[in-house]
Amino acid sequence: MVATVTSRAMAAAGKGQQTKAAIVDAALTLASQVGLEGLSIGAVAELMQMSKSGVFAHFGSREELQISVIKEYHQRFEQQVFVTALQVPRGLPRLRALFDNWTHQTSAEIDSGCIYISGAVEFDDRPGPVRDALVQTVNTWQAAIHKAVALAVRAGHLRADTQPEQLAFEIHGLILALHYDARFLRNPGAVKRAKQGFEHLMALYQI
Amino acid sequence: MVATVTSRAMAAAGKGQQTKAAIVDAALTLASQVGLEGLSIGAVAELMQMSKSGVFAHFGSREELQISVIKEYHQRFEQQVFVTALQVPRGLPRLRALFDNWTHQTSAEIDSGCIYISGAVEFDDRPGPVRDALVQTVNTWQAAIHKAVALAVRAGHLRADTQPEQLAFEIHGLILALHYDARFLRNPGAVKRAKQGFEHLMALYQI
DNA sequence: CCTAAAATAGCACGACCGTTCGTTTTATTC
DNA sequence: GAATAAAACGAACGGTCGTGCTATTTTAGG
Repeated sequence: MVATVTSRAMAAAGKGQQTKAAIVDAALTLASQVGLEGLSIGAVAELMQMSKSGVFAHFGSREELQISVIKEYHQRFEQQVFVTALQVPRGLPRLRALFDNWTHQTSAEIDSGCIYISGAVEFDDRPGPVRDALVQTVNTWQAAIHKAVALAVRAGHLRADTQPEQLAFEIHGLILALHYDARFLRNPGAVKRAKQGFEHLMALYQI
Repeated sequence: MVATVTSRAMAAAGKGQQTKAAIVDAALTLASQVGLEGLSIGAVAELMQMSKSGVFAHFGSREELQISVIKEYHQRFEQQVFVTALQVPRGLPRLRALFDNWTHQTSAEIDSGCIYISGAVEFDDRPGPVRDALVQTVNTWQAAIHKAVALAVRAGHLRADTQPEQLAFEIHGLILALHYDARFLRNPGAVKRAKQGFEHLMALYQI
């Protein structure tokens, strides 16, 4: 049984679009474990119970498959972390929800890492369309955090002289340390550390 | 066929030890750019202007080469970041020197990443001796930070209720964010962000 | 039901990988 | 300088990889 096709806009889509979506889904699962660079068409084909060339034909190149995975991850990440937080009132509550969702997303699946993090390491020195797609996606996400912080400042929930980029940097650091300790070092107390770090920041920026 | 066994194999460092050290040096340079997983014997051989098998013979396996690289990196890192800081009085001054050295080490070579960071991503899900060596090395380093923080607490430079692991976690986050922003996103302001983040932490833990 | 188009399979190529093995060169010791 | 040990080489093997090319199967529309 193949992995369930995600409910995407595939209403009038032909069978090709469906299997393509299923392939991206499988590839994302795989890339979360072995990284974008470790992603191989053969492994995806085996997981899909298809031939290598059958998988290949949908993308035309491995890079295109990698980019498709990045876009899919971006969509899911945005939905799971960002869109959900929009239901919370803007300002500090939303910023807190954002961090909670982010923490949850990072720690929930210990056996599937964050592509934004693994991809950053893999493509920090490797120019090309894959890196470009990754950078653009990350920039979009970081801009969203900046905005959320700025909203909290404007709402009077954080000190007026708060630099959004600085706080976003520090928050990002907490997430990265969480990912490092939880996924690599297998330290069970990492989530608690990240949450307490966030409280520290909030105390600092509210004085 | 002499009866008097005079195995001087382990006497003064022969030529073999020299070239082996040179190979490890080249391999470390390479691994800093393409990661431990991207490290190939062929590439090292080309850089050394040696044959693949000539390089291979010194280690017996690629994993052993990777482990040698890790140990070499550990030694240099320890020397550059840790030993240097020991000349500064213990407590807050030393902790600050530690962070400065660490920041400098992380940001100095923008075109050669930190193996502790790239290795963590590459081996978070890949069991084996290479991962073990990496984990052990990182643990050693983190223990050193804990100790430095604890010394600062005992010296009265930081709040008495400071949790060394928590502060070390937050400091580690700043370094990771610095590495991410500087090396992947190529953001020139990352160093300043990290330094300011450290000052924030110091203010927080000194109240 | 039939047919054009889309989707998938099968196969092969060239490149690179780690590793093995026998040989040759270089270094050390008597 | 000869004898011996260490070091480096070169070729080859089995493997995986991405990618083309050519059939074959499956799907969709009249």
